Amino acid sequence: MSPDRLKARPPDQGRRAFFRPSRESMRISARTQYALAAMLALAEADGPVHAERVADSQEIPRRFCDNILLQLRRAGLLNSQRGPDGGYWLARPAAEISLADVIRVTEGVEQATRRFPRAAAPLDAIWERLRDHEHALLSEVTLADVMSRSASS
Amino acid sequence: MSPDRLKARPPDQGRRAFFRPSRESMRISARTQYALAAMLALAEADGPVHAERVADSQEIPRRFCDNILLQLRRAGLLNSQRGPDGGYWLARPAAEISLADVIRVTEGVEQATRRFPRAAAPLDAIWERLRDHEHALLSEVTLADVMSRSASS
DNA sequence: ATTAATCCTACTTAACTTGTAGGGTTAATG
DNA sequence: CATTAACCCTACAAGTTAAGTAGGATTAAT
Repeated sequence: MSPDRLKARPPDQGRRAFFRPSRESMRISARTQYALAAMLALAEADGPVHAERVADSQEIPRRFCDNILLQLRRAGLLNSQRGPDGGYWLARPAAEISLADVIRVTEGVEQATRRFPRAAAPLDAIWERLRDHEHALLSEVTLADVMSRSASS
Repeated sequence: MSPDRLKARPPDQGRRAFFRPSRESMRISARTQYALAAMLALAEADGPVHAERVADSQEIPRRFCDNILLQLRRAGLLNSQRGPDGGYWLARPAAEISLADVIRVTEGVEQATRRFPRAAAPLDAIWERLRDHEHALLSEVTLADVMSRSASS
């Protein structure tokens, strides 16, 4: 009797409770989303804004918001003042802060990427192309751009 | 005395032990890298190949490799045969399997993405553009392409 | 029957994410 | 100069995910 070879299963359709988009794409942490929301909130104001107000308006957990704003200040994107009537404001005009500037801060730096050997080595060039494109787009779009239109085109 | 406003710190240069590229980019799990390496290894062969040989040639931990190959078969990308002289082989020609096909399997599906409110809402359009571009590129490059050239251009 | 392969589920360990806790420091106000 | 409201800073904790491991069940060639 001929060997009973196991066939690849067809993709299992049906039996899916609700729509889940497949992903092979970038992951954006909540921290980064919060940071961008906070920066945009500050970009819309013209004076110092309390962390409390940023947290409320953007629906960011209060202490976590503190945490993130602090990180953004240390990174050079915000200035701050303490005491009553204190707050945070952008260190540069909104048109001079790109999304990449913000994301770089909250996503941090990655460990030296591991090198994959053999057959997979040529893939490095693909990853590089993806990274370059992503970086180009995120570097080119500023906070001011996001405020002025839904999406840069 | 005028308030001593806290200045944004300049980016801390120096005191960096070694080069760490900043990242705001796609994360590719080890599992996915292994899966792609395994698929490429199988694309280079013409008959069934043992999991052991795939693991060795691509430097994938043995049991983990089993695990991943199994997942790829279930997803419809591989066929297999058990017993001595068994092994795995591509379910379709290498020219008909895109990188996205493989990545979709190992990266799985994402939970419904959380919606961010207010000022950050317009960012959704940006993420979508990034995803679309990424998906387009990864869908267009096949295993055969990767084998035949360093990078598609 | 033996053996060599795939198949399958469950588990473990470490790292990362997402916050929270507990205060310290600064500055405006009366 | 006491009060108070803000930012500043470190550490910690719970939950989730990633990266494998473990132990065996099943299949097929000999």
